[in-house]
Amino acid sequence: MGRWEPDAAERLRLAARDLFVEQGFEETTVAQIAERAGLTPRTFFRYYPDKREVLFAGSDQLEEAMAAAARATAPEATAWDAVAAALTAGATMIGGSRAWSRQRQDMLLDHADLQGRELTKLARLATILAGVLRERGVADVEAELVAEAALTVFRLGFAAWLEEPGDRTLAEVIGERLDLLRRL
Amino acid sequence: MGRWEPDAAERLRLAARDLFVEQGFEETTVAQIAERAGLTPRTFFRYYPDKREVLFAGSDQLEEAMAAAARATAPEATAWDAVAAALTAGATMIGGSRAWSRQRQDMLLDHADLQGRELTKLARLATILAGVLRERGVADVEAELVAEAALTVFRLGFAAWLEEPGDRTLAEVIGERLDLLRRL
DNA sequence: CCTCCTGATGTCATGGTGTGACATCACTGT
DNA sequence: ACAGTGATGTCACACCATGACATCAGGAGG
Repeated sequence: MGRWEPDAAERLRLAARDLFVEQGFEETTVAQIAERAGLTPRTFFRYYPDKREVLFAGSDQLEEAMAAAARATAPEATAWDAVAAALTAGATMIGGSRAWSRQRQDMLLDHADLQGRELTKLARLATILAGVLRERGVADVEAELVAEAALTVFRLGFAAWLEEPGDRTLAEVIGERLDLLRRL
Repeated sequence: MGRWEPDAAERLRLAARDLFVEQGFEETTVAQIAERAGLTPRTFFRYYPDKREVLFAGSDQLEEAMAAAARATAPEATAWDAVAAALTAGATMIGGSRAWSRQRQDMLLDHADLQGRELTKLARLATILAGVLRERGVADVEAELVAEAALTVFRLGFAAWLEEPGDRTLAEVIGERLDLLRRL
């Protein structure tokens, strides 16, 4: 079993990412992405439902990791503790490559479509976390509120972390904000 | 001065709304909207930057009303009180036609694009409210958190209100949730 | 009354997105 | 060798969105 050959989805993802960075999102066409990946446009749409989605590959793993972390907390932990664990897991998972995250964020910021898609993904994540909380016996409305509030903290903390010059870790920035919210 | 003639933007908006309800969002083409309004597709795009945007006409007024309400609170009121006032103002403004709101919400729910756009508008609103809070001397991070949390309450309360069979007012449902969050 | 200007709309042309239907080709098991 | 299966290509198409330019109605001012 030799070195790993990137499959089509991965080749497309990398080609797209590179082109987006080189030329911008709007300026890059699906045809270009496909060509760089050695494929046809038609094939691109077999792997990604649309051009934007290629920027959100891997969001499933993030969801699963965060949900798992929440589920893994002690049964007697509070709702806040459970979501805090999820946030930490998520922060660790994406807190690695700040450079790419910044480029990606810039793209999102000037394309309402992309920003909207990101927010939709986060809303989905909030729904999942709320489900985990309900499994643990938290009342419906409270579960929703806590999960959504946590994801808001995640989002704001992430944005702030991207702006920061220092080298604090993403988990730190988010943890700080979560504490602040709970004390408000 | 006779009866008011709806201008082009309004005719397009109504035509679009009707067609969306009749046939669904995807199934409705810009050409159909324009035709029903007695105009050309090209003209549609002179009034709305894209097909989705027609569902968000009037969001500016909502922003202004809510920001004004927050600004109008007593200077010694807390950040929570200020956003609560904004939420009430917003709830009053859109709490009228539940029927149309439900149809609109259904459309949003099965089109990620539309839902994303809605979330983007709300994020924008949160930013505006955070600005108002900062004007009142609230610290940056706290202003962001409170504003975003409030908008989350608004969104969740709105969704819950749409589901409810009873006849509680939107402002009540939202107020209840805001209290709950503050007590968490 | 005519003319000029301006704003709103129409016409035409075009590039890009996304999808259905069908063909092709490589690989796999038997 | 062969049939089946999955991945990819080819072709055709509808729709979205936008630039460039034409047209037309109505008001301002001579």
